Amino acid sequence: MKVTMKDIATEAKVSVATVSHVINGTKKISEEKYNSIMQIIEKYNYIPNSTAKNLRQMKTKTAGLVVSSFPDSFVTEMINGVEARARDAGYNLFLVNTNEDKKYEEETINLLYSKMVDGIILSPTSTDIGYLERFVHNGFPMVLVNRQDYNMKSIPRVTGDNYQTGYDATKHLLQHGHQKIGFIYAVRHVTTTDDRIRGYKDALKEANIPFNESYLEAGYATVNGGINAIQSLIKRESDITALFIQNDLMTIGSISMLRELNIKIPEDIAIIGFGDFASAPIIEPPVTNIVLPPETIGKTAFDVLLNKINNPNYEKNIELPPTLITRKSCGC
Amino acid sequence: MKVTMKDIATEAKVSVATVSHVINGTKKISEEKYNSIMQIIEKYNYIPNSTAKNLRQMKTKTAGLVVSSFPDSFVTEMINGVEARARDAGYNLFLVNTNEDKKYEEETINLLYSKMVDGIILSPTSTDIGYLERFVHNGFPMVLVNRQDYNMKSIPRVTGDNYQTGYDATKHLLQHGHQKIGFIYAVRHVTTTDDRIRGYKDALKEANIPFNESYLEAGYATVNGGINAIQSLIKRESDITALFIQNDLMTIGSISMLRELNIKIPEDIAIIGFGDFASAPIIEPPVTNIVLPPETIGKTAFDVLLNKINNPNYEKNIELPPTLITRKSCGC
DNA sequence: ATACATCGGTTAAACGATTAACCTAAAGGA
DNA sequence: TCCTTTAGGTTAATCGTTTAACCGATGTAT
Repeated sequence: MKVTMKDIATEAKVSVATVSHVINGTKKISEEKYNSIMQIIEKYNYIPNSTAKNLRQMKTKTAGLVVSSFPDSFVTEMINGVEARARDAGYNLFLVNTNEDKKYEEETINLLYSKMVDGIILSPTSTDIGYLERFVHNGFPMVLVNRQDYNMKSIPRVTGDNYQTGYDATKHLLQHGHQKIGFIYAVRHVTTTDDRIRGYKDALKEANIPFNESYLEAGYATVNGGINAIQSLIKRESDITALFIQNDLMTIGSISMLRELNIKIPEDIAIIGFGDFASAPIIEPPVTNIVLPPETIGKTAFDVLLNKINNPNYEKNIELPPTLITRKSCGC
Repeated sequence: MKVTMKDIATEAKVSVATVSHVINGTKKISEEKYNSIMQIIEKYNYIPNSTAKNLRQMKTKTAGLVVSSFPDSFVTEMINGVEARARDAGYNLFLVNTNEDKKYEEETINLLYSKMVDGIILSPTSTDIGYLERFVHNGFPMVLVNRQDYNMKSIPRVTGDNYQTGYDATKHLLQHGHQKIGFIYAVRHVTTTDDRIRGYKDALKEANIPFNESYLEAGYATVNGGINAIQSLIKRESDITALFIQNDLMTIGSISMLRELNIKIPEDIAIIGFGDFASAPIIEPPVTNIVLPPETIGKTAFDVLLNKINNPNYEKNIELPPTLITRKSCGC
């Protein structure tokens, strides 16, 4: 049914080796045979089977991108960055969303490995990724993106500087007189959150303000997650005067709930969100965000992976600095 | 270096066939050998090479998802839907963004085909996809998603009802007295746009209002694209009283530009956008959108593909109806 | 005249699994 | 006792390529 190289060879009355050489330009072939083979290839629309090629050559020009959540705009743009670079490099990308499911993440890595991807870019679900050790040990190219794990020093990482992100946002609010600053996040025990919390704490400490665990609030990374987080946080800590929210959808949900509660932004509560989502400038009030460059992170991650693939000894960690985009919602 | 089935077999003093049977449960193996083999597998963290398996079995449990643009929220959610179903079915997904590049689209299809994906979900860049004929002819499972091509009857499609979308949105504006309705879109000659324009035209005709080509405006599917579109449209047709905008980012850009021009929404210009993006309810005024369900479209597309993979004769086209989510921006 | 490249191919062994067909020994049935 | 199953494995072909090694003929330098 499906036409193979052998079919082409038979019809052209040459060996499959010759056909292969014609296709790959690996050996000089007489013009006569070259033309005849090419013509037959055209005639049948023959497309070589890469799986066979990959098996033989032990590489696939394929990479895996494993993210832990999805319709968050930061992750989307990051994916876009990885995809863009992959395309330029002639790589195909397996995209998998683990949905913060650690077990599924491990299965996925195994599966992608078994599919012989040349490497994997992973945004891990937890900091408990010791299971990657054996892949590292095998020389399997991986890079951590966005999130990382401080124990796995052996895997290159490309992230934003989340500590600085937490520090800068908090400092900015402190400078404008806020002392009771709520912190709304989606997932704990990932470095994106934990590092920002460290930055938050250090900024507080510098200002001699005691850290209050009760000002932290968790929620799902969705609009409703933001709504619920506000409800429970405000009920518990009604004297909060500022919020630092770690995700665009939660920020949107929070704003909507604050309005419903008749709490004015920024007069009653100032807000700093995370990530420069498209609608931020046109929301009333326009939303101040601290941002890390997701597309650059994605692109860089792929570049690093490519380097790691081509040179197993490549070692480089990249941490990109945050930028504060000041608008009205933080009251300055 | 890398441990293969042969290594396991050698160490267990059995044939590779036995190891394979143990792994796949394809034959009864004595408990003694079973345990010994399993133990060796564990010891070496042996992961079977799927590429070899795929080659032998001529299937990969892998599908391609080829979209034409990206950080648009509609596409993102659609991808999410496909990904979710793929995961449930134990499939991996190649994600490729063609960036509206038709030639690259064709190359991509070829490449994915050569990588032996079991099928492809495609959101084509144009309606000129005759090149797919040979794949169809080969019995290669494909489904068109979101966009389609009326000439390729042989490929199942899962889309929104874009004609109805254009019709309903226009009708709604007409019913509220608007006669000069601008139409901002990103790409022409794709059915999403063309069908909506047909619906727009038909609604106008029904109301005995002549169609004015000059009310249509193209732009890039970005915030800036929306900004530019408004500038050029308003300069050209200053008497427009309503807008129907085909994309979330362009809607956001448009709103921002209209504000800058001091044009009030909805008093001076009413707006209906497309797609229920997260921030729509909290923008001032909250944005009325006509929506098609992107995640459902994505999920359904994968379901159809799976059916097509398992039964080559499967034929089904699915068209999902739009819903109008009325908020303040259209003035009702 | 001798040795040596070069040209244009071919042969056959990989790559790492799966799986139909075969084999042997022991058990079961009549 | 003899024939047939069955249980538990093995052999070897196969999937569709790539590629090192080989080969014969022709040209070229010494």
